[in-house]
Amino acid sequence: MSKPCVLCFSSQKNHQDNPPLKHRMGRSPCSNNNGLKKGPWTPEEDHKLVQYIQKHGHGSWRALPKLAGLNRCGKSCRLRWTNYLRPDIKRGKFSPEEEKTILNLHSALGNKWSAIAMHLPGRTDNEIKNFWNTHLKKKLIQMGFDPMTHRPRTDFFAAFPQLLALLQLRELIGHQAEASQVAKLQYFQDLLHSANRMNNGFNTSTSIELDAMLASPSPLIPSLPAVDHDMINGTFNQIEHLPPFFEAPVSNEANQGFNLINEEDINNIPGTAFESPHSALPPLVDVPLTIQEDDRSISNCVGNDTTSFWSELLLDDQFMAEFAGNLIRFGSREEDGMASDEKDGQSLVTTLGESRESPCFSGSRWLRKEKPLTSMDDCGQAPVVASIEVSSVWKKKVVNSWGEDALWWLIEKDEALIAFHASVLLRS
DNA sequence: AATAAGCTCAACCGCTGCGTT
DNA sequence: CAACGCAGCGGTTGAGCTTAT
Repeated sequence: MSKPCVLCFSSQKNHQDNPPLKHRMGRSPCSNNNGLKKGPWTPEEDHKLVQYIQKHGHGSWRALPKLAGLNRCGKSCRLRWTNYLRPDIKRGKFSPEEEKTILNLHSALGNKWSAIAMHLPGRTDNEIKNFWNTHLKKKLIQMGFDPMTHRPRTDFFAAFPQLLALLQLRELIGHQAEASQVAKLQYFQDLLHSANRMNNGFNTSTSIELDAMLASPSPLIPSLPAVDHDMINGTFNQIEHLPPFFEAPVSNEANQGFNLINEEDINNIPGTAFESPHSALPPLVDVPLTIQEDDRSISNCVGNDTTSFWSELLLDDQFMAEFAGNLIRFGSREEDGMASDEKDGQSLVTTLGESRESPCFSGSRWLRKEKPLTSMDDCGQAPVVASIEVSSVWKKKVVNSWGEDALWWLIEKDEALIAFHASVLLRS
């Protein structure tokens, strides 16, 4: 599909034979060549090109075809030489190291294929671009990452098909419960994001899409709990009265719009059994539920140290380590009640390797660390206490849908870690 | 064995930037 | 300063190959 011309806004394909006058300035494209050969190169043509360049160098690409006795345009010759015939080109599959390098460079440079190619001796920009488009991009999408930003995808409507695919994949290989939980949790969390976007002035198409989707629940996920349409609509109607979800820390004043839920409310909501995905995922923090009496819902999250598990996974994988390092920059941490923004840039690797803190802090915009306990747990590790603030509407919604454990798991893990879990599942 | 669907990658395309006239 | 010429870049295409049905 050709893009519209930026100069005259008509189809560029229409210009190829008879371009408008203003398009003839500046250069004479070889697409206008008369009688010059196009398409795949023959061995004879390759031989002529190689022979000529080895003898004379390429010099002016425009002049080369004539001098080399080729019925091609200079551009075609240059492309054939740089992408295929150059003697220093490395052939064959990309190594895992090359793959990591591409991922790292792409996260920093974007689609600057030639710049990326400079760091991969023997690989051409074209080859790297193809490899990205056919392999790496898909891989990232499957893992729940946005291939452009290299961050966990927060766009529900974009990420949901991948989660469904993940769910189906895992069902096929016998881990239905884990995949279901990951999909459900991402499903719910992205509902929150969608709602939050609407709250922040996004257009209403998201709402329309959501309505359409809720009206026809996917047959692919029969275990997904039915969503109460009335409740959702009612919830969305209330959203404008709620503060933004993901701003941390949130002051008491900012929370005045919350309708809060107490322990009784939670206990009275009939929840479905929630199987925590312990078998393949990092151990969940055991979260006893206690409700404060003030106007917020604050609960303690006492976590065991999961350093060993996470470091094994993260430290051995440069890409995941970098990804995790970025997590921390999402939010600020608080140490002994004092904001500590200067720690935001600290990598998760360092945090996990050198401290005894639970990673349940990590960059979470949901979770605020209140203060560390001074006593050690049975393993001699200092647990972490965190305060959590969420609206009662969402609490009710998630508890009603998937049970109380789901709420805590959700709050604890945050979107990025859920995406990470998805990648762990895919790797296992 | 035949066909369809999916994938790969060489080659093409238009555009941009930069040096020259 | 504008017009021109060229090399290089990133996006896209489609022929050929592979895999699934």
